[in-house]
Amino acid sequence: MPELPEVETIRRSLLPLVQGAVIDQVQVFLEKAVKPGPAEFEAGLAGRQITGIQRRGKYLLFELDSGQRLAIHLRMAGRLVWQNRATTLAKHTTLVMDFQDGKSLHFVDPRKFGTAVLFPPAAPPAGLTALGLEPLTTEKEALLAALKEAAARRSGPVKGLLLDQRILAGLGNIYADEVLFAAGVSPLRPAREVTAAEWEKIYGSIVRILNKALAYRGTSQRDYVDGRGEAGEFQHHLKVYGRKKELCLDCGAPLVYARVAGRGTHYCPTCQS
DNA sequence: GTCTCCCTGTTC
DNA sequence: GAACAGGGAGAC
Repeated sequence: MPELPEVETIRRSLLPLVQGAVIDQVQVFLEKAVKPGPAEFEAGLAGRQITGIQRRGKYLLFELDSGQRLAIHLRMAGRLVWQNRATTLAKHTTLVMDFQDGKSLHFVDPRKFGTAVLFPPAAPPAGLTALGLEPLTTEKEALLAALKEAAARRSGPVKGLLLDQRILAGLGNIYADEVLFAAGVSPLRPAREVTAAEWEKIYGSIVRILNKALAYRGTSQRDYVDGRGEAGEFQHHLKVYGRKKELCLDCGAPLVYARVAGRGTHYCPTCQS
């Protein structure tokens, strides 16, 4: 599941490959994955040069010389595969961009949840404009203030707040669990009951864990690989996520697995309160 | 603000 | 052969 560290690693790996490349032709194999419709989508990309790639939350933003942008969201299982132009397609290929230099970028997405939206600068898609703050580039005080303000008007568990992209952009299920463990805060705790001192710890854990995950080039728990097909290594450093039925690495107590904020959630009932 | 659903490969 | 995995759009 690509979250901020994975999407950023993909961005960094793809940027030197696609920057300056000119799109020759585009083929859409899953209509619902693209906006606008396939004809307009293909026409808007053909002949265009990719001038850069930005990231916002879990979105990759490909910048085109036409001024338009292509927002790609990989959702759970989407992969972007850079390869030589091919006549045969991998199973579940939803979109292919062929470049003039004989290379191709394939969007392979078994769950078919991923999306690619071509849009003019003046009309970004709703999901993008609604995004909250970037955890790694927002000043500490501004980020803490946004978290506390959101918490004050939320009755649900703190985990739900950390997953809410409208407040903080980029955390998903893996890193929300890891952050809360590192901060010693239970995912079940009502957001509005989290203390100022705990928000400090949560903030510190967000920054530290995301930076560490970036250094290890993401978590390859299931499908994730970067734009070159290389796996990350942060899965070896997870303390609670995916460790259902195992023991806490800090205190030895059995970890708990429960459904919180609609997501499978791992935590230590002893270390987190 | 919270719940449901979209999907299919993997796990139980 | 059923349950599970989950980000975000849309429904309540």
